[in-house]
Amino acid sequence: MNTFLEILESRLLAALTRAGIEQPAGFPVKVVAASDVRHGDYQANTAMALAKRLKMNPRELATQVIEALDVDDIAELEIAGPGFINFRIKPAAWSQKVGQMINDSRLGVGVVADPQNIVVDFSAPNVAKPMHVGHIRSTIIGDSLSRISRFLGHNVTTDNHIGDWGTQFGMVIYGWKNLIDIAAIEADPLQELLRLYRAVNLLCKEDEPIKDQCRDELVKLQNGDVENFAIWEKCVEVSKVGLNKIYDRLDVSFDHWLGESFYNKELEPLVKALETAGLARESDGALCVFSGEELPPKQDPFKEKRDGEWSDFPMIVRKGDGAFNYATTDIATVDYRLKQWNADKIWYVVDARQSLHFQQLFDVSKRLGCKADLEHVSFGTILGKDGKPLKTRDGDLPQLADVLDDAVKSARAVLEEKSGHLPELEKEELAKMIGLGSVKFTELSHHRSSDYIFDLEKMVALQGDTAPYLQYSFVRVCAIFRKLDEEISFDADGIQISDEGEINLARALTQFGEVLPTVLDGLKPNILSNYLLDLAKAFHSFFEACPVLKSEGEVRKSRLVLCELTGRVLQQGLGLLGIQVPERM
RNA sequence: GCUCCCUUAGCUCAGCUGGAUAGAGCAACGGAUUUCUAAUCCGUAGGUCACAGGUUCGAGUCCUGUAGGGAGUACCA
Repeated sequence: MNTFLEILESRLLAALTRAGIEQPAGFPVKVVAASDVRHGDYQANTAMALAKRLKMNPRELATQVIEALDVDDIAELEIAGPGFINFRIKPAAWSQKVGQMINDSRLGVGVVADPQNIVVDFSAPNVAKPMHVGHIRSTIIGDSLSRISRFLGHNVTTDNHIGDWGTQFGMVIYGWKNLIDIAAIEADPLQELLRLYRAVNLLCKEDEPIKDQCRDELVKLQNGDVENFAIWEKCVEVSKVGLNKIYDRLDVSFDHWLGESFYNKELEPLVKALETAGLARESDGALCVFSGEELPPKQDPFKEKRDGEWSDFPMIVRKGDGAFNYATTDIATVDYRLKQWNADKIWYVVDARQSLHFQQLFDVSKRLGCKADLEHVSFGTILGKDGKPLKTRDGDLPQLADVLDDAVKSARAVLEEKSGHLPELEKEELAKMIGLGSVKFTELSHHRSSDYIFDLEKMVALQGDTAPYLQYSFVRVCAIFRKLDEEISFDADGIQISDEGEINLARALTQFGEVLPTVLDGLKPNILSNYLLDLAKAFHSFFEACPVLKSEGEVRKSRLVLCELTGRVLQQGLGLLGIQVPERM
């Protein structure tokens, strides 16, 4: 089933041909949703742009176009302003489209013509430390982009590239050997690991010799020391259990958990190969990759301006002490993903502060022959109420688990107030759905590249542009069908869309298939979030203005179909954001 | 110093790759419930899109500059 957008675009293209109007190569012939419904439902601005290129009068050109334009079956046409071509969809066409949609399990969303193998790298917490609130962005954005890409027909592989081999293990092992509380590690391993990490971190800041000992423990681990390796394995094991608890609550899952340690064996040969290929050479005791000298210095991630001169800014792939770092692992990881998963695209859902690292990584990978499209899906920083970034190493960040608890608790309180009569068990489930939904929706309704202030009260606010507003729309749909005492067949027969409220809702519904694919244009889930808010608003207005059960005949049936579709689109759309819908609340 | 990002209503934010009179939510004010769940709806008010130039039929959006804020800047990830 084609969207109105697709239909109108192809008709427009045909009209240009028929009218003998030549388009310059690569000239976009586009129809877009009207900026204001007063002008219609769709608009084409091509005539104005085209007139400029062809040095014609735009209104005259628009007139020629609409004379050749055949859309009589679906829309009315007008030329407005300097040369806008406006389309107003006819009621019969709305009815027909809604009828098609009710018979379409994909709700009007097409499948991409050229499915890609997409690897999504997201979440990637460090082990031996519980996730804190800062991990929320990568986890939730990455999860929803994965779900959306999959639904659109791409072949998606999700990979949790956990930090299970970093420098922090020197400290953790030192702590394990010297400060461990056996009872605590059995009772709550993750909290005890965190305590150890914090304690040692503190000691290191004050005490140089302890810092050296930590480094020694790390070197021993990396050289295969049996005792340290066993401690490491234990740490990773209990950490994964803790991480999975959070992922279960968030309904997030991964196809793979290939962390840093997975690539250990590849690093030595990789670095050798880099040297042999002439890509890496020694500098100040470290082995470094330098610029490929193919870009102007300003765009070259391996150049930096110091004292007015462009000088080298290399990527270190082996440190002076012989150890490898995350750059090395990341290069190996790209290689693995290309070879094992035949990746066409790799998306790194990682904080914007690492953009320089990714520029270098992508450049090196290209030089190593990587043809895939590598993209840093960067996002802004979560700030404290003082407007400064929440630091990741100060140990004072709210833990993610606590934030989720608070969100659920706050949803529970509102539930008690508004729906105290519901059974205990159901209220508990609802509080989870609403609380976690709120946290996710807060994240996904912001533009990902902007910073935002972490404000729990706002996050779990249950009015306005929030998850509960959307969930409540679904509840209202369900309420109607609960009261409906006869069987209804959802088919296209006799659907009539005519009232303003019905048309507004039908318009919002049919836009689902037009909007969803555009999420992947900029990898921005907030486009879907905003769409769902628009849909919910249209539904609530419809709900107030158009009685469903009290209407009769074709009107009643049409309205029931609109309600059913609203429910399905809300459930599908929210599902793609990882948010569940309740039947009552 | 250099590179990149940000600045839109009192507050929090959208703005679909250059379109028509710049939109939501919160807060404020006024209305709607014998009617399918009022966690809702309808309305009022609120703007020099940081500032100054430029590009053109047309700029919140593109280019240049200025001011303010943030991030990054070789052995952390």
